Amino acid sequence: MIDKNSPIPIYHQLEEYIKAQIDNGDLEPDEAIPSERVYADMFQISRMTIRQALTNLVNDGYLYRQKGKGTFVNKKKVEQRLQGLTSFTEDMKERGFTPGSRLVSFEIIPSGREIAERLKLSENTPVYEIKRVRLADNVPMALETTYLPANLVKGLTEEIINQSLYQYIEEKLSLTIHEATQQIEASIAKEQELRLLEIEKGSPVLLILRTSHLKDGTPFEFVKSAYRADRYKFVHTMQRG
Amino acid sequence: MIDKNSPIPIYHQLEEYIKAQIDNGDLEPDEAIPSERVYADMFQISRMTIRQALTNLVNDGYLYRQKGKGTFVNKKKVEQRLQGLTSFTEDMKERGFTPGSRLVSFEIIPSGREIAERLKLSENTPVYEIKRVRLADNVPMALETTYLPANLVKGLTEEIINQSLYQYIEEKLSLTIHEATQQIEASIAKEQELRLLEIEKGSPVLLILRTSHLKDGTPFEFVKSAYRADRYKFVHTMQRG
DNA sequence: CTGCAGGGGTTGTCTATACCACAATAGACT
DNA sequence: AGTCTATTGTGGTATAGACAACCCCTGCAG
Repeated sequence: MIDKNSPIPIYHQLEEYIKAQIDNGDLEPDEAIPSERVYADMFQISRMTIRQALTNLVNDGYLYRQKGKGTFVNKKKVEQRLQGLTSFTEDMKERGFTPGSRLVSFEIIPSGREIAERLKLSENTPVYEIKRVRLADNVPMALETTYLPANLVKGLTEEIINQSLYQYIEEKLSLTIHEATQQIEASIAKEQELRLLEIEKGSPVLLILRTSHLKDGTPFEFVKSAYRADRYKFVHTMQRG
Repeated sequence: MIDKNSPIPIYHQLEEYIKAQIDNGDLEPDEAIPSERVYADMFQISRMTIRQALTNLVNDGYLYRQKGKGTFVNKKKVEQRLQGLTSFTEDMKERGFTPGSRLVSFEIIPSGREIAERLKLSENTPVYEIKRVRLADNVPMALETTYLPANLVKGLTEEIINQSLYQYIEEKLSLTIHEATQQIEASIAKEQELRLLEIEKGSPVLLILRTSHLKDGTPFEFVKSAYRADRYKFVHTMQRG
């Protein structure tokens, strides 16, 4: 387990050992790991060396300490990673749901005032409008409407949408999202949302309006989503420095 | 310079000392700082203690090490504000409103299950509960409830709250927010919210639950805010890679 | 002149120990 | 039943010393 004669530092071996235990479930989130003195006894290693390993794991977010109580396993990094620039599909997978999708409408329309403004186009420029009901474990989760400038995203078909729109955009068109601005608001579900999300009149929805930009600042996507408030919470982590 | 009898840990004193030297230009980027043994001699402190201070500064990005050569000052890290993580007061000023506040209640209560979990405390640990109606141009904008561990944030008074809670926390207690997790959901206003926010029954509210952490990961603040959906939208920008 | 061995300086790893501050518990005392 | 106290266990801070790995420069040998 721990090889004192290895050229690999002991503290590093211990880190890998503990990380492996976390990954394969021997240690579960919020479970206390053995105390520093126990580890020291167990492997016949100085406590300071144990602390060096644990301190690194704490800094990496795998563990957290509580004075007088012990050292505990943190939630998986995926769960606490900042989230927002992912697609609905990725988002749902991370939350443990099986994502699904039902196409409501797909057409090219002239951009109205709001869409033109969001995508920095002149009015009446052709844009794709893709309206989909997003499912999680086959239950409606959100009504999502995507707007894409037709001159930027060419040759879109229903097949592509049903497969992976993002994959098409990133791989085939080699457009990469660099930055996105989101606006989040609370509202009461409108008539169409009530019907498609299968919720009752007066139910609250979480509206997320996202504008995605390329590296040069060009907006290339505007997405308007109405999430069922009873099933969806937006989670976000921010850091300073 | 370094006070061995101070209750403040020596390594922390040394961190502050070095940070100050970097900030005021006594130490310049890519300049080597004194070696660990020199510091140890200079302050009559064990080398391991010096290392603890330097390791923290390396993790924080102030310094970098090169084996066999020395420890060097890093380039200034851009002081960037937490996006979407400003205080209500700053937020409202940016939006062009005059912020205000009305204290609803202020007491020390034993932490319930949810609060204990959010602040990683054991249940029934004393916490401050501060409930305020937040005003923008003298109109209710949000009902905000703040929970702070009483053992961490000591000596809180109504005066402090009415002036600047954050200033008190950052300057007087020298606690700095390093990271925060927000959870955003939509809901229908509850009875108390209806009354205090002066909105009608069935009105939607945007709930923002924020947990703020110190650099070591200790949660030190949990804030539950209910914003009037007709007046407030949460805006946020994200970047990739 | 070039090349290489060595010495002295630096960070990296590790030990063994000590005491402190905090948390939880068990037990004795109201 | 409630309350205080002592004990035990935990992580937090700090010490003094040792050797390893690495970098750089200097002086010596070729």
